[in-house]
Amino acid sequence: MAFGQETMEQLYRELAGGHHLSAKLHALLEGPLDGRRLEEAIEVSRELGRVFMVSLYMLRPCSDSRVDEMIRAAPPETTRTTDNSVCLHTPTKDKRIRREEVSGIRRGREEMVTRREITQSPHKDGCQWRKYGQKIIQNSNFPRYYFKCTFSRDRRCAAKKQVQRRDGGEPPVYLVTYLNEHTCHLQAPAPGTPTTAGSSPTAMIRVHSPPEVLDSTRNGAGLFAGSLVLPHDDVVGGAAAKESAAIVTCLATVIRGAVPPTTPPSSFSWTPSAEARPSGGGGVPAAAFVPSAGHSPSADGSVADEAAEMDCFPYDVSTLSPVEVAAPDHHPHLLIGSCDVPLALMDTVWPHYTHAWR
DNA sequence: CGCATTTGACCCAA
DNA sequence: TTGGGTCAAATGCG
Repeated sequence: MAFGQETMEQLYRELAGGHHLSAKLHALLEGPLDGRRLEEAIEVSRELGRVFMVSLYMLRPCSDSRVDEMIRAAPPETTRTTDNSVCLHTPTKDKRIRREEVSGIRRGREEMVTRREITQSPHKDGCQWRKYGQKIIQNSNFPRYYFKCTFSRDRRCAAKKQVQRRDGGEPPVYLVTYLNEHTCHLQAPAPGTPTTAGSSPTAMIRVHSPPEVLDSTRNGAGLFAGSLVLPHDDVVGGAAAKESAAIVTCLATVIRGAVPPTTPPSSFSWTPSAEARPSGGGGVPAAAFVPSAGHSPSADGSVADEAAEMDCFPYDVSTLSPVEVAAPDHHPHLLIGSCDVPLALMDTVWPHYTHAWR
């Protein structure tokens, strides 16, 4: 798909509509959820799913240079109306490494930029990060925050993340740079490593709090406050492909509004982790899980990547309106306390089931 | 008590 | 010398 002005405008309209829907859903969820409001909320969440899917589809063929260009050129207005991100997925070398390569100097570590995003929700990436520094950057009114994967030590995960608020108006827009791939899900904790929330045998990921908790002033306190722990797949091998399929299935389910079965397949059901417990940062709420079988949403897998691998885009590519798609055999669920929540609705209805957002 | 965050100091390349 | 990135002791929190 050509990424011309027209496509950009269409993408903008989609995302602006998505932002409007998001506000509407938020308003609905703040009040008492009687039958009518619940129905309306579900309808809005369906439409939100469609917006995400369409937007991801439109971004799918972006080359690195194209997205880099978007990141450089995109005014805050481009992302002002949405919580979605402009993503860069294919690895490119960090500027510093390029410099080193040119000059023949090589430091001990290699830093690979695996992804860049412009987003209003820099914390919403499903991964667990520990802040290790912040720096005032020249020509920027805002500091840059530095994060490492929580498992960087006990699992030697090299994944890092930098969050830089872009200068501009409200709402704040952040450039998030991901360095190195996560390897924490490939390794068991080092022997003798104390078992904690951050190093339990079952790696955990978090669904983070809403953007308003992000303190964009002098420090990053609260950036990850109010996190919710979800399971991270420990299974190596075909897990990524399975995750892709699961996420695509979830999105498709949201969009179609299919009703999940009351008994989810065991491979998708998660049970509360006995090891999950509050940790120092934002605390881990009661809803912490371990997978009962080898499957979970992608920890850091890009949803756009998942979408890009879709065999079936459930919309007419010319009108971007829904088309009929065969229903999947099963639908993932989450167990939250005693609630059996269809995973398909987790992204949009999550605040209804937990207090983790507040 | 153990964790994450804060923040000044340090390292290193330009 | 400067700026970006990282370290690590101090601190705060649950």
